[in-house]
Amino acid sequence: MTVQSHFRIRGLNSHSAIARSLLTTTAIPWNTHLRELAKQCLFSEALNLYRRMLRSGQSPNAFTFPFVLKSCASLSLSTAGKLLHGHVIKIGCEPEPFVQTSLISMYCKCCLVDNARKVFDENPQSRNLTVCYNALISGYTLNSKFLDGIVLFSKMRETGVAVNSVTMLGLIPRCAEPVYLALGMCFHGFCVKSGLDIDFSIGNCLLTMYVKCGSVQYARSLFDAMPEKGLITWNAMISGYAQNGFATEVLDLYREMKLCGIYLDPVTLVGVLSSCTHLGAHGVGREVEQQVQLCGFDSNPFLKNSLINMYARCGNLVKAREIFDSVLEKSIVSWTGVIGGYGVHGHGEIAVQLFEEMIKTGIRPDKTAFVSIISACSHSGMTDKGLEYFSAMKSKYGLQPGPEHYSCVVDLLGRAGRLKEAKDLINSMQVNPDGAVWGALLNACKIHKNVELAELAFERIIELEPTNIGYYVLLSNIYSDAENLEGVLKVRVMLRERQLKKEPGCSYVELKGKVHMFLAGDKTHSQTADIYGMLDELENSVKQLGGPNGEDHKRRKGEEQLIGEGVHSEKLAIAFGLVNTSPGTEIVVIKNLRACGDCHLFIKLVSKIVDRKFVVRDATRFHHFKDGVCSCRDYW
DNA sequence: ATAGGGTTAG
Repeated sequence: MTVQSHFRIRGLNSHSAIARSLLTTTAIPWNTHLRELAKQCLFSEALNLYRRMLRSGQSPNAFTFPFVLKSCASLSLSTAGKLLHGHVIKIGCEPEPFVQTSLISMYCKCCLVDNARKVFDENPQSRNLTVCYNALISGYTLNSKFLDGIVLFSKMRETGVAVNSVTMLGLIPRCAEPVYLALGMCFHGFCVKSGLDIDFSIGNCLLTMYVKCGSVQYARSLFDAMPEKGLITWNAMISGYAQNGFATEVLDLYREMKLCGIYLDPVTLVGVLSSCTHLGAHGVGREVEQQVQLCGFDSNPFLKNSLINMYARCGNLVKAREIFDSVLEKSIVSWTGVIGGYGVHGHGEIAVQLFEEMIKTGIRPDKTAFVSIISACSHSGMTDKGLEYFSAMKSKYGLQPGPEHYSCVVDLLGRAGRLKEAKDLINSMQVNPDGAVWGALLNACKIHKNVELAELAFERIIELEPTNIGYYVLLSNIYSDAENLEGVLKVRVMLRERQLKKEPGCSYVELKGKVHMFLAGDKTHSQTADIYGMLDELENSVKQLGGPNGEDHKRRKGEEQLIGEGVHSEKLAIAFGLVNTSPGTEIVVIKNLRACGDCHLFIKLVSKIVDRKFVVRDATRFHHFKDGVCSCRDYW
């Protein structure tokens, strides 16, 4: 076959630069090797090979450049990229559309969008090519120039250049935050109208966009409507649920996925583990660990960190530590996982020790690491140590504290009774405090029974989070403790005026790998009769005991005065646990809201008369109950 | 032999 006929078959112009450059057919073996390296993502090797090629006197041709430019792009080597652009011009293959597209893409990935634009503008024949538009659009959107990307998209449509699915794939992922949801939905509409929505990747992309915008229900309906679901589709839905806190849905979907016979990959299991962490589903977590080994993903660093985190949050610190120790290259995430685990379960000293060790190994703590260490100090009453870290964070590590740090420090000071300092700290904040910051103060006011400051904190809170029912309940409890009935009524009126309803309390217990959920007053569980029977029995025995200070566990607290409701969900969960476990075991209950005072006392008393350990995780902390004692020292 | 995109932890 002659060179000419070859080009006719490929549909290329035989007078083009390719035709000329292809006459140097000796470049072919080099190019083939380069392609292999680029395919395996061995980019620096590819660039080395290119250097060797030049040194050996072989001049590159048009087919050489896409591979080397891609390597530069992947490594973000802008200087080398510009140099290559020079070579392209010298060889004279700049007019070739695919060389141009590679150039545009390279410049975009090196954050030189203006250079990319210049290549685009200076070559009139390529300006009508979909691929060039696509490269530039995704370049704009990746460089936070979303608006320019949209403008280019409109221009594409005006000038009649064909839009394909890759165009949309450059635009849709950038709509993955709530402010752009409306725009994303327009793109979705466009895809449907132009028939692009049947594209597999577009579906995945839209799905991800919806979950990142928090529209989980919408994402689910899209998921259900997708005729063909691939691994990425399942993963996107699973991690979408996980990121939005829909933990039980994750486990259901994971089961369904396995039933459908879909192969799992590490991404799937990371999502599932994240939900186990949220749910405290220790047993399911262990199952996932077996799955990890079964699939041979043992060495995946993401998964190792997820496992550390899951075990640490579920209270299995031994196992968390074991995996942590087995990680050879411990990242900041691995460290933060164990530190947070020890902290949240009340072993502040160990958390501090580990934190210091981490710094010694040369890892610089980041913002999240400081959140875990400061809150670890707060859980263990190490007030001054916590303050020390807070100040080191700013002065020694130059990290600007965010509201999440301030809420930890306010909690730290507040629990120690240093309410005035806590309040002054909030007033001195550089960033705007969020609800959690004032909430920590409100919580401290409850512990130290300070109604006046509580009212002030509450005023700020409802400006920031007017619909967060938890704070109304907290204030009502403070009034109730102070026997201020007028205050309790005031809160009740506020709730009615704002038409707020209390978020239903719910608790989970995990048993034999299945998660059982109870709502307040729930009678839907298949063992309802046994559960309520057990509860009656417990209440009777507990009544005879009285509290440690002669308290009656049935005193009415503000929460129940505020909203009359059925049996609290954590009581149901505890009773369920007792029905289904044998003596000596540990029952772990997870509650979505804060544990109520009544239940806390009740569980404390129950732990005195039955041979079980109880762990209750509520919205703010862990409570470990055994033999009539709870690990939390400041509550009730 | 050639370019453009979607899922991962604290």
